[in-house]
Amino acid sequence: MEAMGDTKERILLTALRLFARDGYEAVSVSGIAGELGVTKGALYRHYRSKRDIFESILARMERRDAEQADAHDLPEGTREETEDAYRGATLDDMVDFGKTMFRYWTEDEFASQFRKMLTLEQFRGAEMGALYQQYLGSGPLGYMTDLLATAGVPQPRREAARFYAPMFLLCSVYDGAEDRAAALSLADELLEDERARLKAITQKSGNEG
Amino acid sequence: MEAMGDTKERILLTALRLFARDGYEAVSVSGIAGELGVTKGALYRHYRSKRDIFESILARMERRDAEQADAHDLPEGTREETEDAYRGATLDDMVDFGKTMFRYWTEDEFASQFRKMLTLEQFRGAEMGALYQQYLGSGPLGYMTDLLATAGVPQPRREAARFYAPMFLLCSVYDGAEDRAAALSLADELLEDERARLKAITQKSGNEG
DNA sequence: TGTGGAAGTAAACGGTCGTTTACATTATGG
DNA sequence: CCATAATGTAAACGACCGTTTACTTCCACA
Repeated sequence: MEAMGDTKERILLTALRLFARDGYEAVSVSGIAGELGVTKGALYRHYRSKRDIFESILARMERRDAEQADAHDLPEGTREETEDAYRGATLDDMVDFGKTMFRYWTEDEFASQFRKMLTLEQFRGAEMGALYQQYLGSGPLGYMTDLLATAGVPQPRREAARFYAPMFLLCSVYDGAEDRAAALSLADELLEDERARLKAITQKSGNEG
Repeated sequence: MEAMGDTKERILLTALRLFARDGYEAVSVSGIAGELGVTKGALYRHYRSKRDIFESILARMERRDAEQADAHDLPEGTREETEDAYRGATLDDMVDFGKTMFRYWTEDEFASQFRKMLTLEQFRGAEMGALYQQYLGSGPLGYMTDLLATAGVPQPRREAARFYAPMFLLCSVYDGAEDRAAALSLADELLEDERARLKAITQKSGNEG
């Protein structure tokens, strides 16, 4: 037993690719099977239904996300440590995290396709809307707001929007761009500018308080 | 003759509402008709096909867009007039334009639904991708880049991204937010900050050159 | 007052949908 | 070597798809 392992994976990846392009409803089970060069009956040996494939993709992303969160261990820092050195280190971490995150959502094939799929499904019910916000919208925005607040940056929500918004925009522009390297370097430049600006704001605020 | 006029419009608006929620392929002709309390045969008195409804929506948006462009006449300014007063006026126009634009894409019902529909269809072929970029992506971004270049702002593309990105992000957050007024006021605050920042940059660059 | 055309209904068309069933093939472990 | 389970095919299922057709309803206008 336990001979396969490959086909099930290929089904999941192919389905994700099609879901990301056309949306869940617009993709047919026959279409997925056709891309794989098999008949649709074969799919039902590995998944109970079309919806089951979709939910396996969601579960896969959740697993990937947890793994990446472990690798990048940004501090659950207490607000108590407010020395400037700690503040600076947190801000540096944030900028690096931003760069990594942007590359992840654009250049990692699974993550990029998952992002597109979520984008297409975000208005279909409260559950998908919540997932979209969690992964790409108010989720990262709120996370960065907390980080900035911890780092002692004044008006952290406003600054978080300033920090995260260019990455969010450039993801969409990247998708439709002919010159993707330009979008990538533009994202890096913007983040570098933010690093300097945030440090300046924090320094000023730290000296005052 | 010329008795109806209402039903055709109701079909278009209902179809747009459903397309914006579920995507074109996921919406059935029967579904549209059901929402209107008629049978699907009635739809074919007013539109040749389902695709015809979709294209009528695109045409309607194009018309609306042209009308709004006339009302807001931002200058096709020549780069020659580089006096500071003109620069400041252009920047003020830009900020006002940004606020108006944000409200348009979020609070105007037709525009908001059209934006969502485009978002769901953006990966289905080059044509829809180009439309999405034109209305919401690289289109506004390039337009603002030109305006900033005209106003004498250095590194206009980078600044345009900084200016436009928060509006773009907050549109998506707005869609999933419980407190939409907060998203709206946050957008206004960010734009006001940009007004001051851009004027400072321009002034400095103008005094140098 | 009668007529023509516009608006809507009900039913049917061929096709595709997601899913199930019956059957063929393959590979493996006792 | 053979039973057995895994894997895949082909066909069929009822439901729904977009679209067309035939028939009704109804009102404007000569």
